[in-house]
Amino acid sequence: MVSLSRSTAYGVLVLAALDPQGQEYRAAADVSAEANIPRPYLSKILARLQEAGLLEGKRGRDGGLRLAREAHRISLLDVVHAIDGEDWADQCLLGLPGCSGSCPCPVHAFWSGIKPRIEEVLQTTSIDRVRDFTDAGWKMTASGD
Amino acid sequence: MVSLSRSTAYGVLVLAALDPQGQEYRAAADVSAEANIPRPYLSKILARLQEAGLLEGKRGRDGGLRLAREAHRISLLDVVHAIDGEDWADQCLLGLPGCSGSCPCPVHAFWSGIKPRIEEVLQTTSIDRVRDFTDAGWKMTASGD
DNA sequence: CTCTAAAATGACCCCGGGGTCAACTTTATT
DNA sequence: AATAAAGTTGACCCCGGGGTCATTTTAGAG
Repeated sequence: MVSLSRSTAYGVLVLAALDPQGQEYRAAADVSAEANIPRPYLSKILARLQEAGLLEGKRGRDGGLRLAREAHRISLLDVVHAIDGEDWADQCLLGLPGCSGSCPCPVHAFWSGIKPRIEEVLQTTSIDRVRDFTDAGWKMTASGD
Repeated sequence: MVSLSRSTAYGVLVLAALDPQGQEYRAAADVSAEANIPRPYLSKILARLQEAGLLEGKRGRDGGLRLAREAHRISLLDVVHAIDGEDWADQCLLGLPGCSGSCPCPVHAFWSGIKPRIEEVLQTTSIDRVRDFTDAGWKMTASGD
């Protein structure tokens, strides 16, 4: 299957559910409910987002989650890097070990052209774009297709 | 990680290792050695390739494997379908359940544009293109990058 | 008919991603 | 200090993809 990990998708939804200004805290339980993410699993994702400096968690009473910077300054690529890792697209499409720039497989050249375009879209699409989207009534459900 | 499955990559290598005319049989053990594919695992891949009508296996003495049709008439997309399945790219890049054409996520439009291009490249790249490539001295190794 | 070289088959193991649980730590309030 | 509300942490389970093994089936040759 050609797609990013589910965790990354969750990460995007989580960030999109927070105050785009990065000011107010919002309860994790709240986010969990809204984005339809299993609550305990959410924490794992939060950990990675915090490691990557995209998110701040405040413990204790009146604590919660908030963006580390404004939503329009966080890109989807930031999230991909934080969760799927920096090497999310190191391999070419066929993923043949031994395939590289110096020794390209038949689809390598094509992939070398496509990959930067995908990366660019992820780079230039920010979290608040997703926010607009979820605000428009979209809901993450199991049977969407 | 954004890539096709390893099995699909193996499938491509296997087909590329056979007689492009689809005439002569070649021993599976032979293919296994050349393509650096664990021999027992090879059989699983063979099964799917045969189901999909891309490959013929002949048992017994002097048996072996051969293409069901000429190499230039087998595309990478055929292999992807045979092994990863028809739905290898049903989901959009983020893979959000609930994201669809009628209710697109923010990267959906972009992905709808890219996906056909990927499919087209896979469709128009045939097995013998890969053959040329492996013949040129490329070898599947664990530490290629 | 039997021996043997080949592919095919089914059961099994391993590991990482996704998901769950129960404890723990922090901190504002009283 | 005690408490309650919050996030955090580590251990655990489940499942599918990748990979291995032993066995079975097939077909040519003597």
